Amino acid sequence: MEKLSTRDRIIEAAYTLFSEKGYHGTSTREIARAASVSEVTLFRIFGTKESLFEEVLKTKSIIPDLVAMIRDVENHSLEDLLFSLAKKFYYTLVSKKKFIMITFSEVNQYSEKIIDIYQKLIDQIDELLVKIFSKYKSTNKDFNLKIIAMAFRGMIFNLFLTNEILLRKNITKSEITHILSSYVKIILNSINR
Amino acid sequence: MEKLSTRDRIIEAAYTLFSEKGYHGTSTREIARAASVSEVTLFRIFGTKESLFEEVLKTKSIIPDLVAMIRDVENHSLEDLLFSLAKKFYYTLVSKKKFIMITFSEVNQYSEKIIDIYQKLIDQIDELLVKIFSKYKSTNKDFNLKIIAMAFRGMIFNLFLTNEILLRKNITKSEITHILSSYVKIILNSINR
DNA sequence: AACTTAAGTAAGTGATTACTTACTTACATG
DNA sequence: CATGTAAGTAAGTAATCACTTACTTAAGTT
Repeated sequence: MEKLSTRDRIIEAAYTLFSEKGYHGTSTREIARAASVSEVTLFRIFGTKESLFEEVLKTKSIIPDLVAMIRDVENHSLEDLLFSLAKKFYYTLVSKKKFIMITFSEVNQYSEKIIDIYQKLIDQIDELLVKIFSKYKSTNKDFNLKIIAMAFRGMIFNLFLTNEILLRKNITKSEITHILSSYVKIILNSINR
Repeated sequence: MEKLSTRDRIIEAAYTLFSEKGYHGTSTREIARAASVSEVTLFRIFGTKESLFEEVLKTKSIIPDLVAMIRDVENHSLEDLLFSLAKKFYYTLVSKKKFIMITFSEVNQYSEKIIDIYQKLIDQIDELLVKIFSKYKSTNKDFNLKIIAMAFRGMIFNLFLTNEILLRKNITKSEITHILSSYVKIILNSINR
């Protein structure tokens, strides 16, 4: 158990509360109490509630994790590679669940700039998948690999969304593994046939 | 252009504002102004902000639409059937975009009862798909039809989420058609092989 | 003409919000 | 020992919030 700095304790408390009750649903007094600091300290460090919010988003963003995931792809058979990617993607989402909840509840207020960042990240994931697919595919003509990539990404993200966020199901790790490996097989069937 | 009742005008205004700025981010004064009524009228009709919110959810819920979608399935070839289901699902989501945005921004505060309603709806969709699949499938052993149903539902929902909510892309109807028909082919490949 | 209904206006309630000011305490470092 | 730093306390600001009261207006309906 590390001792967190005052600043970090406030960020952690704000992160959790914003993800649970949204930006407008959380008061600064509440954040301060959850962090065991006085509200004055919160304002001394962050100035305004909004800049605290920005610091939370900056500190807790999922984007570096996903960029790392793309970078760290290993060289296996196609099936192993897709399966390990699927797991990494799923568990990255799980570990960043609170961030994703904040993203969803604040999604309408995002600027062009933030939307563009997400756009590029999604494009990168799809491009990586297409690159992997095209290295291994047998003869296929009538299938657009980019659409298969979108489908793969979509299945996994939606599995996360349904189980972890909407229904809050306690699904076992082996069930997840089974579903993800089935998803990989669905994709493989579409690439090689 | 229909003339809406005062009550309906308030519900429409609240629906839009809640979907754009969330429950806590929207004030009753704002709703009244958007509906061109006095705030007093709003409270006379709905009593509290929360019961107005409940009326909005009741009136605008996506659930009856999805139940109708399940009921109205037609008898075509497997490919046609899945394709028309995919389109109906996608465009139902699009027409209920605001409702889905409210759902997402308020998802943490849902009760067991509401979660159960969604759980049952999702189960019904998957069961319908499994029933359709199993009527048409050729010999297959190593594939769990329920997982294929989840995959299909996930691809389509995620397409909607990415294009319509996260990135707000203006994607053409023919592009959607193309992607959805590709998704159907991915699924068909997994059922018959 | 009398009455009902659906709306409005004006004013104000107490609670809560983000944020500030002024002063204090405790501790670590030179 | 003196000083700087990071925190706290107490009190209060102006604005906004959901919601209320009291009274009025306009348009049917009986």
